[in-house]
Amino acid sequence: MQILNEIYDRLLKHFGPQHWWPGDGAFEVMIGAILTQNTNWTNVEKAINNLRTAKVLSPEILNLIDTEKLAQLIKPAGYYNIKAKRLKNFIKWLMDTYDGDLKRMFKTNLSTLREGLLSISGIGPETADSILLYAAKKPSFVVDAYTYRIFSRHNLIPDETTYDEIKSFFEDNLPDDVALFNEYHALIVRLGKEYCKKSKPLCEKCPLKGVIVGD
DNA sequence: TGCCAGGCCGGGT
DNA sequence: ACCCGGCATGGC
Repeated sequence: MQILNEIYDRLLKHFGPQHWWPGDGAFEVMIGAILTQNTNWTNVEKAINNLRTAKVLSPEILNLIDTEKLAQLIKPAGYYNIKAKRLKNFIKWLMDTYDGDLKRMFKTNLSTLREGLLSISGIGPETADSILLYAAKKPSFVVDAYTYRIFSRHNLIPDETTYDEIKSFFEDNLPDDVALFNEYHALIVRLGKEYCKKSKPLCEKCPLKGVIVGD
């Protein structure tokens, strides 16, 4: 679909590459994906720094650390009690299923791995897709609140569109390209943060102005 | 100051 | 099958 390409080109030109999760290891990316649920990324960075300083950023150690201590370390990320449980659930699954071996985990085919992730309590569609795309480098498009808000606000999708429908909208109309999916989602988040906030029903100087017909 | 942030679960209807 | 309250810190 041409409109998706045009939106991407416009956003990339306007914001430049977003460099999401480039240097962090895959394991840290997955931890970050869980910690960032409904939470500002700067808060997540503080939590990850705590984990790094405490030298607990490995599947083996996190599997053994008690949930209470983990909760204290990730406190800046908010929802720390529930997120500590979610991290433990994920780590236990990783140990039980792949013996904590990321290489083995990432060798699993996309749909099987997605089902596995979704079976974990605390990992929903966005977190699963973030892990698949940004850690496992698989072509799974990530949808989030910004994606929905921006595209529905511009009348590109109906209000009642579900997560999986929006995901398919992108995947069915874009080439199966990990780097493209990576950058596209990051650009949508950037656009949402700066121009499509909840409290502002109209995005006055939206960079997409003129791209969408009748908008 | 109140609102918002890169969601998800579980219980109630 | 939806709907909604709860979860919580930090920045503007």
